[in-house]
Amino acid sequence: MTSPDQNPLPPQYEAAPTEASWYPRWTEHGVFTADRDRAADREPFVIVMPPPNVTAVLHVGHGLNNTVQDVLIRWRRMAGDEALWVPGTDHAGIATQNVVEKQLTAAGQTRFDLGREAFVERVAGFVEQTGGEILNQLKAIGCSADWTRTAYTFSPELSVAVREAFVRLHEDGLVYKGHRVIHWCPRCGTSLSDEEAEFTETAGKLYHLRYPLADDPTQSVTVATTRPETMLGDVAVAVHPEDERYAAMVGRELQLPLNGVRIPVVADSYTDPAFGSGAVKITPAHDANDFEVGKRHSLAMPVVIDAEGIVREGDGAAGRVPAELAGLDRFAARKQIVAMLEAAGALVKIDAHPHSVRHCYRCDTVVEPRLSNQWFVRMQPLAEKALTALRSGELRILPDRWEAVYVNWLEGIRDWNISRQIWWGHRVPVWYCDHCHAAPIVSRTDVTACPSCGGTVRQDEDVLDTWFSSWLWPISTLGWPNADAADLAAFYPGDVLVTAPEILFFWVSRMVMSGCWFMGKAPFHTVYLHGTVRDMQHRKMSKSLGNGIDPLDVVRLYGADALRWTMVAGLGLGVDVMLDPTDLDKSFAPGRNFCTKLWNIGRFLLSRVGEEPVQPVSALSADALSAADAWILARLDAAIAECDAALGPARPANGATWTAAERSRGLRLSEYAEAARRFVWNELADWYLESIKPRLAADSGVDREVARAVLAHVFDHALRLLHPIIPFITEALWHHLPQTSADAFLAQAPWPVARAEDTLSASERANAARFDTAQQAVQSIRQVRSEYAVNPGAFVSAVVMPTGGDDAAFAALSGVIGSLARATVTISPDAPAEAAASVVTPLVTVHVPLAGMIDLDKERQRLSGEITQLDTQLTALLGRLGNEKFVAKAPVAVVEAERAKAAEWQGRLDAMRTKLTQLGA
RNA sequence: GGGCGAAUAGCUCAGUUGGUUAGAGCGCCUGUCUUACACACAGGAGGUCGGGGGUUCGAGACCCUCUUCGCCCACCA
Repeated sequence: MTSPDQNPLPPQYEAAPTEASWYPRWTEHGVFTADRDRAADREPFVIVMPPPNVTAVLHVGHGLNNTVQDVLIRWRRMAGDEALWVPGTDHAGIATQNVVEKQLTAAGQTRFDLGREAFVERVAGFVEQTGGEILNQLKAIGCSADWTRTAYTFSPELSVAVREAFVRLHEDGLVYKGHRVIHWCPRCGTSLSDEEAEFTETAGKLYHLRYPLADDPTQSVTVATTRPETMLGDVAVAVHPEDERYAAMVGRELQLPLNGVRIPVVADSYTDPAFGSGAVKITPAHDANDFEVGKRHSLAMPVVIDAEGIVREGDGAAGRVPAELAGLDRFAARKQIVAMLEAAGALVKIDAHPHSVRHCYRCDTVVEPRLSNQWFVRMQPLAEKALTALRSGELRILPDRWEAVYVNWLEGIRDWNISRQIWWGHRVPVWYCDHCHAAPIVSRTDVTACPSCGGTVRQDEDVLDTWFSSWLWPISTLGWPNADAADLAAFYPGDVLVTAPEILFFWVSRMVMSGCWFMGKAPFHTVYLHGTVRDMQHRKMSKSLGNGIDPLDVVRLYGADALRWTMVAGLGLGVDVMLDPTDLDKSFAPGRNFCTKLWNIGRFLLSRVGEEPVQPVSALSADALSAADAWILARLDAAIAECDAALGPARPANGATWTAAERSRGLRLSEYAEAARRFVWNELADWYLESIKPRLAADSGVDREVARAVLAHVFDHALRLLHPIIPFITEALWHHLPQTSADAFLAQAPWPVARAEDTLSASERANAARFDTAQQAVQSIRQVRSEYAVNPGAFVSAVVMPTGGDDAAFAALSGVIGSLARATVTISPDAPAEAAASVVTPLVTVHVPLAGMIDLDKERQRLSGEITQLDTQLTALLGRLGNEKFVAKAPVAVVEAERAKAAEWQGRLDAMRTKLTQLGA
């Protein structure tokens, strides 16, 4: 036996050196590298990492997202799948450009000072230098991605995919260029998609303006607007065709205040007669709805606000902007215009008007709707396929309530504005010839001369929305569009996509569309949407609020495993994770405590097991097992089954589509963690280890060898169960087990398989059950000790009566019960005569005679209290059993269970009443 | 304005087709430094499952309604 001083493991778990030594060993041995040849005869299991922005710094949201993926990928790797986790980064067009532009601003420059080419080079250089650091940070939290396949949305390979997608969609008739009112960010100087222009509730104002009739200034129409500055671009006032109030006005002309432009009153059912005055000013160039109205009535579309958000005369707006307003910022102009309108008597009133205003998702600037020429993808045909994938069961979303949201969005899908007026990104692969008027050339390869006239060409200035490369991620990272891409053949379609609900539309739905459109299959069968990390006030953690947690701080303080455990254990399906950024000690206590506990379990257990070889458990005869041995082996089976049930199924059983029964199962990570934790802590440590200490203390003997074998087996399997969540500490401990070979990795060790219930002998099962009885005996004695404040050091004597009579085999447990409960135990079928405290449980009745120590009154009171309680419950139970309808209608199994329960309660009640009599009540 | 979801212990949450005395973690109370672990061990308190109504032999679970939160979508100027 190894004495504690010879223990090879330090008394405190040191995360930092453990993590620093194991991660490189995994990667050096290619543990995370997927092999497409192996994928031929195993199931591949593929996750593509949501690529973080290339300039991003790891925050706790990334930590959560990637920990979840790592848990799944490590689980499947151990379960025998060919696991592939594709990592990478996103070039993040607007976001990255903004970062570099900020640097330029600090140096008093703009991107225009540099020019396009130099600017793009500068951004590329910036990315080269600082980009991708986040991937190294992911290594620090243990992520087992296949770094040999690291991808980047702006790499040459992925650029090929982007062009292919654009050109093919164009060939399919799904890409077009159109003059539309789009969301425009004046700060970023670019258009935005609907999804990129986010609503913020704003306490706005509704300005009511009076527009007089051109030929009769005594009459007027009042219109309401939230953006009075747009009145300079008004081309009409619309009223509802059936609105009698305005019937006489339709067709007449109004004169715009300030610029005197004459505009017609038109009838259009877009107008809601119940809102405001029932008359709407129409500004086609600066409002998407007005644009539609304008088209219907063939109205002009003057642009009065430019790309920087400055009021000035743009296309078709000559004579519309008074000199004193030209050049003003749109918000300054608003103030000025309101003042001028008031002076002119055209301002009727201003109402408070809370409403939603769109903001740029990158810089939060108020979005300006603006007429411009943009590229769009016609989404309806793509959306159809994405809907079919979900409805056919090819795809599922967990939690399933998000499926309705997904369907709702796809059914109401609108065309996707994919062009951006920035410089950092995939340039639109379209060329124009200035010489002849040939149609624009859409090409997979760069075009240098016009194919029609041979003249010079110029490429479209716009770049593509960054999501236009991300939406190809599951196929482009595997080699699409290369026809002979081996990875694509071996690993597509993938399995699970793990992300937050925020980007269900931005990214997830579009990936499904691109996968279905280009590959004919959805890129994954499961979308797992996890919650958001929030602080104690339920606010989302963010840099600007200053309530974030740096995962690397947590790693430094408590280790990556503690971080991972805390997040996973708190991660109910789709539930937000609450952490307190001001108290990391408390927030990460679950992970830190569990890791420490596990370390100590390992330290103790391994020192007792020693380095001598152990027998495999399968070689032990069932007769050699003690009750505790049989029990812990049974508990291990149960724990494995619970972990499997919480995690799985890994894929649809039929390989193609989810059945209704499977559809919402699995990926309950917190349940998995809890099942594993309970086994290790509450069963292995609290009961098994405690109960076999005496056996291990013996110098030799068969019994000690059996205990060593069981210990080594059970701990080995426990570490396997835990490894996906806490990879470092488990790997480190595993290598101290005598049966572990030096060149193996826990990360690649087979996932445990529970023994089938029917392979166990009846005697082994009875043996295991006996330990349950012993546990209840121990707890009962402890309860009495505590109740009567017995001196902690003192031994009490106890008479244990197992339900079901004296069990000769049970007598062997008296020593175990005694040592766990600090008692001298007698196993007897008969109650002792003398007065004693007693506890009656379903499996056992325990009497603890505490001569002179028992407060008889207190014990009588306690017993009669328990009797009253149980009697009430028994009465209710008997009432139910006496109910004819219950007996007739309830399932037989339920009725029988209730009868058995009633009998048991009756027995316990009798025992307690006998006891009470003995106490002289 | 539509749609969806939630309300269970002080806090964060489980509770799988209705069926034992509703659970876990953290927190709280009482003991204990019992040589693996005080980041621990042992014992304990705490819930009429948001209110009301209904279906059922039986409801935390199903239906209706009210209240309070949260999320998503939307062209109310």
